[in-house]
Amino acid sequence: MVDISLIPPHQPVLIAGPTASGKSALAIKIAQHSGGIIINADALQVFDGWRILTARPDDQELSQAPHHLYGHIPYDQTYSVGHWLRDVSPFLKQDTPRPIIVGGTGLYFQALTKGLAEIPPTSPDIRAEADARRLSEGHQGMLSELDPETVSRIDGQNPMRVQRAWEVFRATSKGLAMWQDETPPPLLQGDHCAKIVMTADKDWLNNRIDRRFDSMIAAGAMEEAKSMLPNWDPTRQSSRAIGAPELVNYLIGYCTKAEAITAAKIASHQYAKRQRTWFRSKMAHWEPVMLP
RNA sequence: GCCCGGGUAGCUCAGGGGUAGAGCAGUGGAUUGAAAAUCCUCGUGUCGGUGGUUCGAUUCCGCCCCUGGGCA
Repeated sequence: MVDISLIPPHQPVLIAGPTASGKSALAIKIAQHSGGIIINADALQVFDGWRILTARPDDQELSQAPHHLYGHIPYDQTYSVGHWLRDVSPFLKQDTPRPIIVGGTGLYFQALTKGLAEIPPTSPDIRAEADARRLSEGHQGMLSELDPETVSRIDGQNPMRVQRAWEVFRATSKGLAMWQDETPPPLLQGDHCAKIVMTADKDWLNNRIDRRFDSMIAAGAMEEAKSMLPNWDPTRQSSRAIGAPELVNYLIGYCTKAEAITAAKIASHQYAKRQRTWFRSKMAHWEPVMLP
């Protein structure tokens, strides 16, 4: 267990951890103990709507420390690591309070501490063109239109990765690999931060995930789903909140409530497993907080 | 009690005389603007029990047990 009193008060803090591991509470503890502002590093908590289901901090938690980048994006908009980096950067200036960055999105931490290629945005038109292309010739076909260096670097079996590379090439006439080679230095030097990763026993965490989902239901997650239903669009990014499609399926009669709850819990277990894999391989040198 | 189905991987089920295979769940892994996304890898289990037929039975036959339905 990390002793939070050992963390220098002016040092930026990074807290990564799987879903339901209690990282938000730790962030608040640190902020209260030695000051700082809490910044979200979670890809779904940036959206408004689905507050309960994405476990965004409630009013009581918000009152205990300053919080930023939570629910600041309308639920019908798109968002990405690039947006997030641009959103965090003002909080990392010299004269700002010490940042305490918490979240479960490994990619965000990586972009923050290792850098992210500065690729110009690809337009929605190109996305649409790529979607059509993937339908007509498949991602394997798109792969053959890319430069060899990019092809050797990406997972050719992963449609999303291939499509991303294709979109970049289409939009900039330059291969993804070249862009990556020009990646600028990171916003934050990992060496100068306190880096903490919540490391939870698998069974303990799964059990906690289950109990937390039950309490989300008790706290009104179903009502939240009902209120989102009239504007439901499964293709939106915010619609990927774990549990959202499941609860909607119940509300429109595709399954029972019990089935929806079980499916949501399983999806959370699977997500936690992916997070564990990421943290194990990319945050091996971070300070672990062993749970329970 | 009788008749007809079933009893095969954690779950749902397929198969079939030469000791078995899918989906889901689970495992391990990947991860540079969709990342709570997306993708890759991994399948030995007394094939309900017990006798028999056979060179050989999980597969055929008998009996028993469990289970779903029908008739009484």
